Amino acid sequence: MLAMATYHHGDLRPALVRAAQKLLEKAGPEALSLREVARRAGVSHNAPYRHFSGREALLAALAAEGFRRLGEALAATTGRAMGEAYVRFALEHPQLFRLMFGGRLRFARHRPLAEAAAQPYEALLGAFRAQPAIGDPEKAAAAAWALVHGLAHLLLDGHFARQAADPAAFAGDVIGAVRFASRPA
Amino acid sequence: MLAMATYHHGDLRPALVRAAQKLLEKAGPEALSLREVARRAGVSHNAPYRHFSGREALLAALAAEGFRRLGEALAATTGRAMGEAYVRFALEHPQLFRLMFGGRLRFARHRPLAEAAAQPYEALLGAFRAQPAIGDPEKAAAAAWALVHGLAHLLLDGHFARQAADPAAFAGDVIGAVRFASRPA
DNA sequence: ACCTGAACACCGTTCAAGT
DNA sequence: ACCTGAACACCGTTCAAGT
Repeated sequence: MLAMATYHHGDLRPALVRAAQKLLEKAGPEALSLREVARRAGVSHNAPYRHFSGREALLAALAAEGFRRLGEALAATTGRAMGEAYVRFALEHPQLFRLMFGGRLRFARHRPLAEAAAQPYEALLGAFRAQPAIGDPEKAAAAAWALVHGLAHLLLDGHFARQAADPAAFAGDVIGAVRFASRPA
Repeated sequence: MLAMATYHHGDLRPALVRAAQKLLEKAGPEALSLREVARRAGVSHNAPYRHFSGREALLAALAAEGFRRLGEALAATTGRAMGEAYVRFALEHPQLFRLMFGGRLRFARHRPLAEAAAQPYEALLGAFRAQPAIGDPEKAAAAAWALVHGLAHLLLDGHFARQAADPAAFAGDVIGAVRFASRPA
């Protein structure tokens, strides 16, 4: 009996996270219900409360994981490829991206989330600091983040459907058309 | 009795819209419940279905009105002030902005919404076309939209809280630091 | 036409109880 | 510790019924 000493699950928490990740990409953040996650993990609707303080805490865990993965994807690239990697991440995980940037999560209430959420900007800032030609790397990094973030959002929402037959290529074009030439005046 | 010939409301639809607008800015799109809107308009939870096919249709009406107002705000400005007006709109109506760009509305299902949603890009495109120095106005307009849209979103979500003591001023700085110099190579 | 109350199948969250 | 079923106060939506 030692082999199944775990009570029904033993590792319920990761099982809940996996079920939630699948449900998230299928139904979106708004439709992700704790009860459905529990159902998919094979436990009662109320077992998740042993591992998460509530629905928002589970969503925060998913979002934090997303920020970590986005940070890694960016850190693996430089220059223009960084921007393209950012947009690609959004296009590949649309609902996760919406969860991360949907404005619904209270970052201040979930410290690991707040820490993970700072990674994309840090990665961009590091890249701009490595370019001595840039006068104000903080402003340039902010502008670059805003550009790729807006691109990702507008592409996901279909606002460039007419202009962008191939969203990733369109993103590359737009990114290439912009100069962050903020040398000190 | 002629004066109150209207059945309880007579103009229930605008009353619902007004109640919904107030509730939207207070609670956000996710928390906007049809039942609460009905309650605030003083009718049964189910009267709204006489005027809207469902919850999404009411949200679509609010969003369409928002796109129209945003389009007007942009059309009243030019150049850099356009971008600042865009960000200001988002900062002044955060929940409406989140509704408009939250990715939850199916634009294809609400034609007036789809038409209204095209206005911001049209306004930007017109402005860039009026500048002969710009080689590819479509790409430049897309880049400008992406920049200000990303700025608005990231500011609303608090991602620039450390950098931007004054969000509007920060937005102006970032916008000023970018060049959309996509002349034909 | 416009509005109502009852009903159905869902939620998130809490609580007392079981092993 | 971990999980359960019952309960509470909500939802969106549908339907038969009232004026």
